Amino acid sequence: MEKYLTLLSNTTLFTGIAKEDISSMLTCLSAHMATYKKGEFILHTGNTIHEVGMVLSGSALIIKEDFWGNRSILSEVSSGFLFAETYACIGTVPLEVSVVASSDCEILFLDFHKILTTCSSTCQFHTKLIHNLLATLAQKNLTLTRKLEHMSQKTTRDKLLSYLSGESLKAKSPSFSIPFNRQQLADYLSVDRSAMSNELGKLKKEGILTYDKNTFILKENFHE
Amino acid sequence: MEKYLTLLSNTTLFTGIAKEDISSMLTCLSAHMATYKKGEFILHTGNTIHEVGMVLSGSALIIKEDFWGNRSILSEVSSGFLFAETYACIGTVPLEVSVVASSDCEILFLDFHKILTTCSSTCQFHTKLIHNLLATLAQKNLTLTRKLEHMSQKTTRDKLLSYLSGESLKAKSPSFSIPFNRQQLADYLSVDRSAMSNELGKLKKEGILTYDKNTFILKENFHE
DNA sequence: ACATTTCTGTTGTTTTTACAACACTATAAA
DNA sequence: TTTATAGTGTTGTAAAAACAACAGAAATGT
Repeated sequence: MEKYLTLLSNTTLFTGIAKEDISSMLTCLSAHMATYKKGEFILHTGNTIHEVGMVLSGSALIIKEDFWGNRSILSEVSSGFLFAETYACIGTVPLEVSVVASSDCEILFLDFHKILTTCSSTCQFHTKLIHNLLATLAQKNLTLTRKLEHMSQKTTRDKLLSYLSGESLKAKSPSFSIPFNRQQLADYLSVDRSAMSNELGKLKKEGILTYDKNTFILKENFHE
Repeated sequence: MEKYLTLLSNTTLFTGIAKEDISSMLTCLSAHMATYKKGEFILHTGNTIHEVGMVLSGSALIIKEDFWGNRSILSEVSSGFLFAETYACIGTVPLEVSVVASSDCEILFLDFHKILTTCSSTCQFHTKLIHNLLATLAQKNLTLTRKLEHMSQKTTRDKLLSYLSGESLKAKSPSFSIPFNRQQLADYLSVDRSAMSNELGKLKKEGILTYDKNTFILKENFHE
């Protein structure tokens, strides 16, 4: 496990904790590692879990099967990132997804209860760990809320305006750059790329905004 | 504050903690109360906060203004429920929403750092409190993820199937009841009610499912 | 029992979207 | 420079959704 200390110290979960401290914490958390071959199941839908998983090497897919057995990939987890932390924190809800190795990989499991129960009263690193876990959940929460807000809009136009308005407020400026190209933005908003491009063209023509590549400028004087 | 101990003991945050223990914890958390008149701002967009808010009496609205100043109500918080916990947990991201009293109300503020830092090493209730906070965030996370999954579908039909499939898996049965009437379901999925009703009719005609009021039965033998 | 209101399904029309096909960059690679 | 290649905008068409308006069923209150 030693060889992963550098990786661990760069993860969101262990951020702010020195390598030597991480090392001793791992025993205290009864952390254990497991290896999986490509295609192997790491966690199964329906299971109730009490451990948080972290990818150390390789990567894993979060997949879901609906009532009729249609499989879909929800996301990919790469090294340093957590998975199943939501279910581990709740503790009573069975997994609604499965986790599968998308390449040979090594996974670190951390007991959720041991994360919560500080080992010694003065263990400041433990408090930091809990803080990091809370921050991770909260951050994910915020990301989901933002996306949901855009997706709740009915038309492509309104989804675009909701997203761009949010980016503008985040940047505290009517001018800002976005981290997506057109296809990625369309995927993010779950709309058709060409229809979205078309809508962007209309918005520009109507003077509501201008853009060049990934830089957008919203116009203040627009009234509905 | 004493008169709210019963209310507090029934909240998600303090669940599993006895009233007498809550009472002593409140001081330890330097909890403080504030009252607001209807329409008064409790939290302002742009502020960075380090306290979690809980409505004790009355209710509050979470509102948001977009780039052009269009206001929208995101949700209503009633007594016993938390607000702004996401921002308090992250600690560095300025509020993207405002919180306004929708009636005269009393609000309890709890310092996030004091929640994290256990007062005495053996304070088991404190651990429980942290656990409850984590569970609250995780639960919200799960709710958001589920909704986002349905909303990511492009057509009303697929949104419906995604939602109903999810409910069926949750109930572990092809037959289940939903907690929404038609209008509420349409609002939840951000689609038009009549169009949704129409789509439900088609799905029934095609033998993919049947329903009666709020009870649905999905048919196993359906292939795409 | 009756009246009233809420809920639900149905239909036709208009608007919006997805889809497909293509042209025009810009950029990188050969 | 030429040749790919990925990214973007444009257009027409078919499909789907929103909208509006209404009718019947169910629930509620009097």
